[in-house]
Order: sequence, then C-alpha cells, then structure tokens
Amino acid sequence: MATIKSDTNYVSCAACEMNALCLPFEVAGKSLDLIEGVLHRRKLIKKDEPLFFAGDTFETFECVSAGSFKLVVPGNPGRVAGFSYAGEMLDAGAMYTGRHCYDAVALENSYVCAISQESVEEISHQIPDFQGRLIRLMSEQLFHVNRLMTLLTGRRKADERLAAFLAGVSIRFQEHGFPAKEFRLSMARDDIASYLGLAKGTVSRVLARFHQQGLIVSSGKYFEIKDIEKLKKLASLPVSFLQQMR
Amino acid sequence: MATIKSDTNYVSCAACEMNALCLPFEVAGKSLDLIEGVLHRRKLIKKDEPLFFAGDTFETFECVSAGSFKLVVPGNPGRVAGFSYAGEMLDAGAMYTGRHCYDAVALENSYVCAISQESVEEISHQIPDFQGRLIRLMSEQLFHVNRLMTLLTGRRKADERLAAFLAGVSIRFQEHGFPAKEFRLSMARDDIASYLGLAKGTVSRVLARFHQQGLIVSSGKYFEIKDIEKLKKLASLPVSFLQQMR
DNA sequence: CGCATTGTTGAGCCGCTTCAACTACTGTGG
DNA sequence: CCACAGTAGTTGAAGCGGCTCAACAATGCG
Repeated sequence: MATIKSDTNYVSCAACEMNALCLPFEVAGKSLDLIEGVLHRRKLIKKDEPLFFAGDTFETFECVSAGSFKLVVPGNPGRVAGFSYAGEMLDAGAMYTGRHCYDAVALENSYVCAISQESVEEISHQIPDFQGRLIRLMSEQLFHVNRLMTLLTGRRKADERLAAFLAGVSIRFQEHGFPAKEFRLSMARDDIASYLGLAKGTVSRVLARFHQQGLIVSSGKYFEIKDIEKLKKLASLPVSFLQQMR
Repeated sequence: MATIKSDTNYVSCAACEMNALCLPFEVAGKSLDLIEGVLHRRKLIKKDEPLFFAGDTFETFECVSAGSFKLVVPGNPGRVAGFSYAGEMLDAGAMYTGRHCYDAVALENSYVCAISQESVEEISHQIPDFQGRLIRLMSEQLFHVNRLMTLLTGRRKADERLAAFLAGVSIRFQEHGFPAKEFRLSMARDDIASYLGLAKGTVSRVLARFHQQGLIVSSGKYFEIKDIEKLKKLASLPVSFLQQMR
C-alpha cells in the first residue's frame, strides 16, 4: 500500500472545532482579535503521557491541535471511553461538574490549544455573541456524542461496529481537513477493541476479513479505505446518521 | 409487592433540568419572571403519539414535565436510542443541526414544557447571565450522555448492562424528585432490550435472576430496588460514575 | 542485533440469540 | 361483569458468534 508519512499534522484553525472561541471577531466592522495572550497554543504532550486525570478541576477548554488522545475510564485502565483527534475538543462535559470525568492520555506526540474558562467569561462581557458561539459549540458536542452512542450501542455485530468505527473516523478526519481515505490510527488494537466492546482478536480478524473483501487495505496502523459506501452500508444506519458523525 | 399508583406524576420545577431557562430571575434585587407568556406549559402528548420526528426543524427546547418518552433511530423503528423521563430535556443535541435527530414517542400519556429558541435569544439580550445558564445546561446534558455511554458501551455482560440501567434509572428518578426505590417503568421489555443491545428473552431472564437473588422485586412494569449497592457493584464502574449518572 | 511489545491466528467453550410454544395481562364489546 | 382477542412477557431448546487462552509472527526500540 501507499506509504503515509507519520509526521504529526496540525489541524488548521479553520477546521478546528474550538475555533468559535479563538478566531478573531468582527466588531463594528473591525476585526478584533481578543485571543492574543489568552489562548495557550500548542502545548506538547508526549506519547503515553497524560493531559489530565479524572477528578482534576476543569479550568480550561482544551482542543487537540495535532496528534490524538484516548479517554480512559478512571480506575479501569483497560476501558477506553473515546478518542479525540486533531481539531476536536476534549471532555467538554466536564464543565458541568467542574472536574474531569476521564483520564486523557496522548496516543502519540501531540499538541493542544487551551483557553481558560475565566477568559471565556471575561470575553463574553465584551462580545455579546460570544456566549452564543459557546452554546452552539456545546450543542455540537452533544450532537456528536449522541450520534456516536447510537452507532455503538444497541445490538450490533462485530462487523457493524468496526464498519461504523472506520466510517466514523474517516468522516471525522475529513471534517478537520485531513485525508479521509488514507490515514494512520495511532491507537493499539486493544484500545479499539475496548472501545467497541470486542476482544483484540476479534478486531484483528474482522479487519483481515474487510481487507480480504476489498473494503480496506490495512497494514499495522495504516489504513486505506477502499469502499466507503459499503462500509457505511455495513454499519447499517441511516445515511443521515453518518454524514455528520464523529 | 407494594402497589404503586400509576397516576401521572408531575416533576416540580425545582427538580426540572430545564428550570435554568424558566425560573424567575433576580434582577436588581427584584424577582423578574420573564417567562410568562413565553414558556408553553404542559402540552399533552398521548401514549404512543410522537412529539417530534427526526428531520423536524428544532424550534423549541422541550422538557418532559410528566410521563416519559423514548427516542427512536429514524428508519429503524426497533432501535431505541434513549429514554427521557419527567424533568429531563429532549434531544438537546438537535440545536446544533437545527433538525431533530430522533423520533420522540410518548411511552405513556405525557406532558412537555417548551420554550422557543427565539425566546431564549430575546431574553439573553435582557439578562446578561442567561446564556451562561444555557451553557451550563448544555454541559450538563453532555456530561450525562457521556456517563451513559461509558456505562453502556465497551465489553459488558447482560447482567452488567441491566444492573447499570436499573441503578441509572433509580438515580435519575431521585434527581428529579421521584421515589428512587420503587417505580414504574413505562417502556416495554423490547424497548429496554433494544436500548441495552440485548434480546427481549435475555432481559426477562436476567430480571428473573435479579429477583431471585433478592436484588429487586419486579412484577410487570413495577420495580422495587432491594439492594442498590449490589446493583451498582454489578454495574462494575467507579462509584463516581454512578453518582450523577442518568 | 536482541529483547519487548504488539498484532495475528487457531481451538474450544460459553453466553446470548433465535425461534417457538406457552402464559399472563389489558382492554374492548357484548 | 365476564368473555374473548390481541398484546406483552416468560420460558425452553438448539445453534452460533465472539471470548478466552495460548502459541506464533511481526514490529519497534535500545
């Protein structure tokens, strides 16, 4: 298969979920960039290192600007609750409790952008529409997680789960400006298995079958989607459910 | 077992998730009730009737004030994506897309409160903190659905799923001011099964086993929780994950 | 180059599904 | 108020999908 450079790729701000909080504002016809000095850009988190732990106070909205993370259920190191790729917010549900709900661990050398809750509040006093942006952002997160849940819960066979997972990853990458048909998945088979509620061996076997059937070409962590339509069909959910899924 | 009145019970506004949008505001030391004439209270939806369909434009924030609903994956009448009980918001993720993501069907004669998105926007111009309330509300929803997903996805046995389901229902009822140990579940076994990814027969069998083991007493749609601690333990997740779960 | 980790493959077993028969409800009309 | 029909829930037997466990292969790292 074609080789893919594994060099860390940055998401563009234009394709980042959190850009509603960062991009300059138009105020009275003048562009106003309030974020300078407020947004902490590109903090490096090395592979296998934590960004935060469950129970940590939620102080900043954080977003993956490059790389990827897994969210792990505290106390069950084996139980993966989700993945976050470049351009995606991390654990936004934690705002409500004031504390993080999961451990976040970098799957590769990664970078995050962060903006403090206080800054958001401050800015919202100056820019009337700013909170509106945040509200839509939260609703977006809610939408995504609902989708995801619909895809992964319910009585679903191993094939359906993996097809849904791959199709979902493809769509997420596309949304954030990365190649949708050819990518590297930084997580281990174990992580995928845990996340999908399968055994590592089953993941391996199903992937091999997909490969054999010409749906994908996979070699280690590198994947090439050969027949996205058939994958979506295998996931057996309304097309509308996959279009904006993550 | 003790008989439980099946009369529809209203959630108190104090225990309703959406009250951040409805309860009077303190402005300049004076209580100001902006909602009069804005909030549509207690619209009746009869059993088995739809409140909305997937694809309908999202115009109002809706909340169950009495009764219960199921959210169904469009096109798959058998696939239940979630339940909403009295005091809970319905399909808040739809705000992002502007269209509803699921069909909502009443599981019994039910009532909903509704407040239009426009009203929310209007009010937010008058009350500075109003959008802040909405943001926290959205984060709360996000938190809940994340919890739920952690409980239901991953490799989980039928016993774990049902224990998590029952413990979760108990906590949700408690949060909204209803008896937590003795309640009526308005949905059919089929719905529970679909939601948990099990077969109807399995649900029946596991409930019978729980009954036999003294964890619950159940008769038809009526349930009495006898040993909530053991149920939570069976659900096998950190206590912190169940405390605020729904 | 050698060790450690990760991924693949195989055999046997267990839990859940499927399908079907049966029983218990619920509601409706006589 | 009872009889009956239709629906919902329970129970049993059989088959199979995916798990477990273990051996092996490949990959990555010092």
